[in-house]
Amino acid sequence: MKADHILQTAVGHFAKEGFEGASLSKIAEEVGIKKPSIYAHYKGKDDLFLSALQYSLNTQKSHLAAYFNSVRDEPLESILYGYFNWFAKESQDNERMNFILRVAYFPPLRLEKEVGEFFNPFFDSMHRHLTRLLRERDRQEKVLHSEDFSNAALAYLTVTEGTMTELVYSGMDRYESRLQAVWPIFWRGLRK
Amino acid sequence: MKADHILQTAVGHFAKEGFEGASLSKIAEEVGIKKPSIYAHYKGKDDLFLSALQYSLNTQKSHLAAYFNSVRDEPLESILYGYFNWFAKESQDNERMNFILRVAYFPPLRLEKEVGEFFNPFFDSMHRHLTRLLRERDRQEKVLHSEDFSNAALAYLTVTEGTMTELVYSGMDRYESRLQAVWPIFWRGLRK
DNA sequence: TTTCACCTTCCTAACGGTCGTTAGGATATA
DNA sequence: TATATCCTAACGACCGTTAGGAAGGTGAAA
Repeated sequence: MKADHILQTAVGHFAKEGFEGASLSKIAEEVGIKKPSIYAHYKGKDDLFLSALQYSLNTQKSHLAAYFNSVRDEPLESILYGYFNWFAKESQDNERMNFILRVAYFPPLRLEKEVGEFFNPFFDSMHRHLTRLLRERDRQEKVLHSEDFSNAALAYLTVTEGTMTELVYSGMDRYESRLQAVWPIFWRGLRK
Repeated sequence: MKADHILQTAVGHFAKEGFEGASLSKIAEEVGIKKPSIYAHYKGKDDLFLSALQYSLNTQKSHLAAYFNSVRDEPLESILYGYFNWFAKESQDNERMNFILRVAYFPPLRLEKEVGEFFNPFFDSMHRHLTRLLRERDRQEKVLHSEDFSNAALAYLTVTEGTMTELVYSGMDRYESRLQAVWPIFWRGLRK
């Protein structure tokens, strides 16, 4: 489908150049069509952008669910630590993660409200999911220091986002060394 | 000085709209001059942007030094935790921090090299400074669990950047709750 | 003290270029 | 026949930038 091809290409351009920096001409050129042809599939730049965002968040959501499902029998530490490697690999494969992070932190001002309405449920469900995971796993493993699972989940999310942004900013090497630095300390603070 | 007024205004615009999104017309309008008058003070948009970045990093550097100097007799935990509150207040006062973070993570592609040459020394000196602080303070307090001060500093930087980006993205309220969640865990992992 | 050249700062006007978007028509598909 | 997809052409708006000149201040020469 051509509409999908346009959308995939747009994700890459929005990720690298931002909303204002990305241009419909260049997106069309990479797809192999002319600029006005985009309007046969999307109402305009805003529509393309929000479609790309919705698609990216949905894809991310289902990939996330698949990851957590695939490791559900492993020990809690493996699950939490493995997640870092998982999204490092994910963000190498394509630019969806990069796009999501950029839009999350620096949305186009005009679309701030719409963007927030996509993101807040996403983060909230992430937070809820993690809280439940910690609670259920701790019932079996009795490995966590505190029973405030909600705050532990929030702290974990903060650390993942800190390292994720590092990955986006300065690449895999510095990301790896940050992860090696932060994980032992953080896990030591988390466990019994 | 008018050049300074232009620069200060530009920092705010670049922070909110990004490099591509910011427009010289609007900057000039807010300053109270016409667009071409900017060219009496700066060679062009690139020059204004890089000047704003250099100014912001220098200011940030000296504010940072002043903070760490003002708390140098407090216990290590106060210094480290107090830093979170310090930069929260700093970023409320003006948009310099916001501008710095945005440029760090998503520089204009064309100026990526120049931007990196400003940032890498900044982060490296931050890392060195923190490593030394941890080592010297631990010699007195014997409070840290590990003697790998360099990695501890890197981990601390990761956590601060994670919460900082949260501050930029979703404001003071969510920042506070993230900080309350992450600090006890992180400090527990760091101390003896 | 006056004059004159120079420099800075700001202006209006306009440049070429790119932007997102629309109109209208060709072609193929159903 | 109707609909979807692509095209060329062109729209108005805004972009960063430059040309050229007015106003004002500075400082040296007459």
